[in-house]
Amino acid sequence: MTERHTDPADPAVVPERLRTLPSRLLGQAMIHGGRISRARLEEAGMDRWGYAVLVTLRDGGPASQARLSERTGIHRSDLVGVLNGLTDRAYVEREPDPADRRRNVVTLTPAGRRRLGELDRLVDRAQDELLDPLTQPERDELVRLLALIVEHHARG
Amino acid sequence: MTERHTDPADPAVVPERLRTLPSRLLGQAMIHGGRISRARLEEAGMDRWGYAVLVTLRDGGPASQARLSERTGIHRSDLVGVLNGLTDRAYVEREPDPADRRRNVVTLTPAGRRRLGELDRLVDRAQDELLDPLTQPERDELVRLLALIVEHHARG
DNA sequence: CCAATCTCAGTTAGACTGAGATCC
DNA sequence: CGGATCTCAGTCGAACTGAGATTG
Repeated sequence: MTERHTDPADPAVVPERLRTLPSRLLGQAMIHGGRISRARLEEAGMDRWGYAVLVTLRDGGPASQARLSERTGIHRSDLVGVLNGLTDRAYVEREPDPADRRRNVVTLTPAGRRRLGELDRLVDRAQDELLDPLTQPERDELVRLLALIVEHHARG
Repeated sequence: MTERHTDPADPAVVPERLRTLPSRLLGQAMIHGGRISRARLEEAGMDRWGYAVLVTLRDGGPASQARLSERTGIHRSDLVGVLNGLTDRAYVEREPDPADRRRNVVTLTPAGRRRLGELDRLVDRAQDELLDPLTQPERDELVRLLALIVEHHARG
């Protein structure tokens, strides 16, 4: 996970060399993406960590916290608090795994699944807002290129 | 400015919905870009803030700290320490502005300009490494799309 | 005994806030 | 006086570390 609450710079006054540096562009674009996604999810009283956990449970079924941590990128320590929030609102259940009682099995509840459907729409809206100046083919291409970069550096 | 020292997740185990989410891809790509750029600059005992200041001085000439803060995105408070480091190594000079003694005028020294030439090459290498899986046209397109996003959200 | 899991307390590094001192 | 500038001390939220308790 990552996130940072920073004011993005005004590109109009940033020197060309910095403004066109890919690593810096990624950072600036991420600031906007983070701000927009966070704002949309906050409308629903949710944060990006909670959303990531719900998505991961829907996609992969019930899982231990260690596996959820791997799949979401949320640190094992921070996951504890995220799950506390989700269990408080009955979006997930957390129970000891009968097969290995070191583990908890975290399960998506029907209420969590319904909630997730609404969150999906909010997140989609956030992406639309973020990518507003791009055409659909451009959006697809951006995702493709970013995925290439991320996947390339994940190995090694 | 932004930066975050996080371990990127392994995309192989991340659910499709998260893995292809533009806002998340930006974050993951930025983590790699930040890690690589930082590593390259550290070889030269520099950080990204110091580099941003030197570039901005070369591009726009001598400037006050307030203007440097605007152009680099470095917070006015943090700029103090960055300039202390750069003046210690005689890459910049910081003197009271005779025309308005509230201000400091920060100037790039010849030594700073020479140093910056070396740093440019290191930063270029970092970008190459980050964009390694992309062809040159793809790199250009990525920069173009990111710049569109950043510029769009900087207004308003 | 060693390794994995969950949890909690505490640390770290980065961005931000507020206020004081100085000057226009 | 209001407002800008530089500086410092302190705060805040996010990510991480380490260790204890439990179980395999």
